[in-house]
Amino acid sequence: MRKKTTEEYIEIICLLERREGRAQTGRIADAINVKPPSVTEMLRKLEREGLIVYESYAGATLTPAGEEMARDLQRRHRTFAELLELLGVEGETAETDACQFEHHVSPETLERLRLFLEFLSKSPDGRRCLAAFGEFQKQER
Amino acid sequence: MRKKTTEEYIEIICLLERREGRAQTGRIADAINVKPPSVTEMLRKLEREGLIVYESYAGATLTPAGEEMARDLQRRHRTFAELLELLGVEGETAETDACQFEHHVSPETLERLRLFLEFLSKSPDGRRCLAAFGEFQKQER
DNA sequence: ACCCAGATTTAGGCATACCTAAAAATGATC
DNA sequence: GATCATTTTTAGGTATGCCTAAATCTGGGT
Repeated sequence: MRKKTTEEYIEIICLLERREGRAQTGRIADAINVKPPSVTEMLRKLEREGLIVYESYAGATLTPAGEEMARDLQRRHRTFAELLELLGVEGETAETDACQFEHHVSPETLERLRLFLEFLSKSPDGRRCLAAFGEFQKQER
Repeated sequence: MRKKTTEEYIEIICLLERREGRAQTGRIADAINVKPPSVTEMLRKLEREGLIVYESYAGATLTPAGEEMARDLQRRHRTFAELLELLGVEGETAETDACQFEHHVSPETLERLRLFLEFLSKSPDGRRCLAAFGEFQKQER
């Protein structure tokens, strides 16, 4: 299995904190498909980096820096997920691809994509464009 | 520095083979910003995987499987690069982001993006759409 | 044919993120 | 408050991809 990045851990911790009040080792392990000892190790690392507070046997809590990172990740994730959905990528696939892209996008590209999304969904021209793309796809089939 | 993937090595080897007739250890090392011994090691791995033929002291040559992978990567790269350029992402950034995305895109999303690109650049509706997006951006500024 | 500069490989290490098995802590139940 | 099932951590190991320093190969110039 692939190596997990700091960002993936931060995302899961954020999710668990919201859903369950706290982020326990075992729950994190299940979520990212890794064994608990690996999580313990990573949590220490994340704490050294100032992204979480880690309490032995209790779990992790995001610091302000960690929350900042989590918010940023969510923004990036939503941007890609929405874009892919608009372009007709099937839900599950759009999700998993967004999960990949979110970790690799530059601020500039992100900004441009957000603008494009805004255009597509909010402006009349944009909506017309999406409709036209829908037609275009049918013809290609 | 980040770890280099099989795909990055294959891309560079392909490029060097075209540009210089062959892919030597040192040239590869320079291209991906790694020291020569690391390249030797990876070349052996790539050979075990059947992607290249590796001749000691001479360099690497793509096998048919390796060429296949290189072609596929190029297709993916071009798709993202073109899309980002169309959306107005500055050239250098579009390039480096495409370099990231190309390694993480699913076939389905790729296909959809290609279709969308085709729509944007080839159909009248698509070109109108791009023009409208251009206007939209100006207003946002 | 020999020598030498430059390129490449060998040898030996380091860091990271993962693993399993065993030990320790926790907290729910009696 | 002792017991025990569950969770977590500790201890020790593996694989990967990178590094430096030292040895080795190669090809051009004489």
